[in-house]
Amino acid sequence: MTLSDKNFAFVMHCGEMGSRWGFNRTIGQMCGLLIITKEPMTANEIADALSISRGNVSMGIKELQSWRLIKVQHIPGDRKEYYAPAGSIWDMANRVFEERKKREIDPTLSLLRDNLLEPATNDDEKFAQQQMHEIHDLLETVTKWSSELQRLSPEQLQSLMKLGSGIGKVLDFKDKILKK
Amino acid sequence: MTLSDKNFAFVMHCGEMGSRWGFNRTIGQMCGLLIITKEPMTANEIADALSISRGNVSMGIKELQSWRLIKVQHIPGDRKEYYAPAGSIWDMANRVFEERKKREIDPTLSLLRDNLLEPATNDDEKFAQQQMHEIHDLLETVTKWSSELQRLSPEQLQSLMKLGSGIGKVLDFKDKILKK
DNA sequence: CTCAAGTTTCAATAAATAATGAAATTAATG
DNA sequence: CATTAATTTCATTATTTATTGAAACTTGAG
Repeated sequence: MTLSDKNFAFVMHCGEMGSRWGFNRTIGQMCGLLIITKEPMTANEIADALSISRGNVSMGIKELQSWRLIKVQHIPGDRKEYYAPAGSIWDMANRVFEERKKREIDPTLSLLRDNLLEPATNDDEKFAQQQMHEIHDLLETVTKWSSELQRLSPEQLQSLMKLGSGIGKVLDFKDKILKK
Repeated sequence: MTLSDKNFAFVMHCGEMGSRWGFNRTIGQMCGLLIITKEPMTANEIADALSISRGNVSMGIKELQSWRLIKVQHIPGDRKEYYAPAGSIWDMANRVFEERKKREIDPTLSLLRDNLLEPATNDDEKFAQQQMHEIHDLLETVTKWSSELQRLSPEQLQSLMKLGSGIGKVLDFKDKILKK
């Protein structure tokens, strides 16, 4: 199976973006490829489509699975494993977001908490702790919010997403109500 | 000037996280160092504190400036350039967020728009376009939201941040009002 | 204009990361 | 249980990315 020019361009772009999104070029390509391909693909098909080694595909699959972005499927009477995206685009975006939070925010939060437990022993440390405190609070707010978004029902999310510029108005509205 | 153990640990951690946050180890360290240091620092002081070459610092500064994370200051009668964070923690987080959006989302959005303008010429392309359409819509929503957040007043932001788990309730409330 | 302090650049080098492919492993089939 | 299709592993190699430091450049002061 060969990709059309347009689809190939998309897959290559996913590769370029791959490293920015948290994985590497090849894995970005694999992810893009599986997303735009209707039928599940075997590891060999992936290797062919992207002109990369079979071993590389195997490693990429492992990585994509650790991000919970792809799933394995079997076809009766066929020994091969078939790979497909593990959910909707929205699901996948959520996974990436979650995973990145885990890798980019959580470790820092943990370090900051430890650091802030011990009292500062001089002025330099005192100032540093003030700054760390701000970072800590910010990251904690982000964390709280992201878990909050996970908790919303799909309808609520829909509603929130469509809100757009309305968010300001809703906030003002809420404030008014609360003041009474 | 030497860093205390705790401050050193923080700076090193910023280094480890650096690559995840979009820049490299050294630049992460520089950023962390400038954040926890009360006084602006010269390039040489930075090089000393981190045990890296003067040239490396120069390149790091350029990069941090391109992210609009640091600013230059001058001390009268002193020829050297002094560097300091370009704003509050919140400002810096915003800059990183904005810059990452520019690097991670905007290029993809642009590619998808181009691709979706041309009609699909076969079934594979048709399916691919459906998927790309979903990605496009998702990214556009994210974009709209982030620019929306930028537009909110600091008080509204404060209010929104504190809302946390209340967001669901406010949404339900808003829906009820609108239905009437 | 000249000097010197300070900064930037960039070719060379070092370090980190990714990809290959052959060998080892696993697992379905008869 | 032997065969073989399929997958995984991992030492080696290739590629990419980061760092150094000397030379070039810039700029303020005399």
